[in-house]
Amino acid sequence: VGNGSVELEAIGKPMFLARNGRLFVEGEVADCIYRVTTGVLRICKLFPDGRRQVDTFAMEGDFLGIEASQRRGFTAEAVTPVTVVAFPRKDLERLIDNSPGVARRLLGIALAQLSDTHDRLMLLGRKTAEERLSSFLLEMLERTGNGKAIRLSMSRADIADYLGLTIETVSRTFSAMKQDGILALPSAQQVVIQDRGSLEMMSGED
Amino acid sequence: VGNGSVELEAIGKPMFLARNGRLFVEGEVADCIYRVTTGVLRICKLFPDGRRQVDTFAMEGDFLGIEASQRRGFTAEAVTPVTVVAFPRKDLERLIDNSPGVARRLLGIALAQLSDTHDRLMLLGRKTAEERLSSFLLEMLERTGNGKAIRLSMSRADIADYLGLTIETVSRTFSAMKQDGILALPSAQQVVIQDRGSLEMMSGED
DNA sequence: CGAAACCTTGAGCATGTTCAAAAATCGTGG
DNA sequence: CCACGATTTTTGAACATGCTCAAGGTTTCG
Repeated sequence: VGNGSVELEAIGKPMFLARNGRLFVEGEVADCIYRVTTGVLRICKLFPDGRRQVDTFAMEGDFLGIEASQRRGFTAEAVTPVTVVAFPRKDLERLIDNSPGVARRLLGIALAQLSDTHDRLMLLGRKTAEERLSSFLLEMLERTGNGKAIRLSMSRADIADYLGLTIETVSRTFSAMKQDGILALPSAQQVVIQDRGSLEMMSGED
Repeated sequence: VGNGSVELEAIGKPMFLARNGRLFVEGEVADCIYRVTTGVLRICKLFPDGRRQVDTFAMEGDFLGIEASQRRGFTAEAVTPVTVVAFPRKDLERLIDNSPGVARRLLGIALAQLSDTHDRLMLLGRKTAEERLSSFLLEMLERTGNGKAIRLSMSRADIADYLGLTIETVSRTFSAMKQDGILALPSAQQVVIQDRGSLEMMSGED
């Protein structure tokens, strides 16, 4: 077909992972890349003193574990029960050299991840707590929402470490938005967006 | 040769840029990628309200302008007078399909940038001002230093926007490090590292 | 039903920001 | 070469945003 889909799928191996299970850990040899079939993972880095940064949440259809070096630069943990397809690096390298479609596709995936990560630099470097949470909710709305409601599969701690905030600030910002009628919180995991316009204004995007 | 070097160089066109000149601007059509021959550029994003995030400094040998989309996601400005080699996207795409070496190399470049950017997420999301400046100085020492001294070609404002701080905090942190005998500042642009060990301790890297 | 984990709220605090001004540096022209 | 203005950097003082510490409430799950 040219885009390498058929060749790629042929080398994939399905895998399961329980909640909080680890797909890979920082420092390990990176022998696979993965695509998420179902569930959500957090990709994160840890400080020796316990500080944590969640780089991204990998969700249905997302690729993860593509690395520059031979070793893992971060850890991947299951936020929910997870199913992934694993593509062994060895097979992949062979495909890259034989099928320009696969190389292009991988490059495209890497560049899309690079673009997303750059947006997050702006968020972490220059946005306020309110802007960060607004951006996060809009991102989740886009990725998983039905337009109005979001089911957050990750904890407040995960969100805090994703946004460079504390659990308390995340919680307080949620409460403030609820107070202002921007959203409703039927439960801690369920968010109903009531005023998307305000959320977009508050997200600080141009 | 297989790594695509010869093919790649053949399509490159040299270009010059004066101090503060713009190589490309956010929103423009992305028709080229570039490699820096001499000088330093800042790759940054701007908010409508003037807030700025410097994503990276591109220096000798670095590639920049590789984008997922057809449009520029950021702006590239010359911090010093700059010489680059421009590789037209059209020619590049052709090379990718014909030479697996070029595809591999581009993928490698993109993945290296992704890895660097992920380290910066940790810096912006979780590090203190002192840790940020220490990390920055160590990075500069590695990229341009002779082991002890660094010549900073960028302003305090550029450094602040790179580290997600204000000019004042950057300046104050420099002063504190000078006070503590970690470094000397013969001029604002010249930094002499006097205690690399402490700097590494303070950078918060594991 | 009870324990554990998670989430929310409150009060005081700290880091880094803002606003302001002084000091140093740089470029330019007399 | 020095004087001048412009720009950049440094320093100071007050302030604010988000953090820490602490307690109470809620959900989850065995």
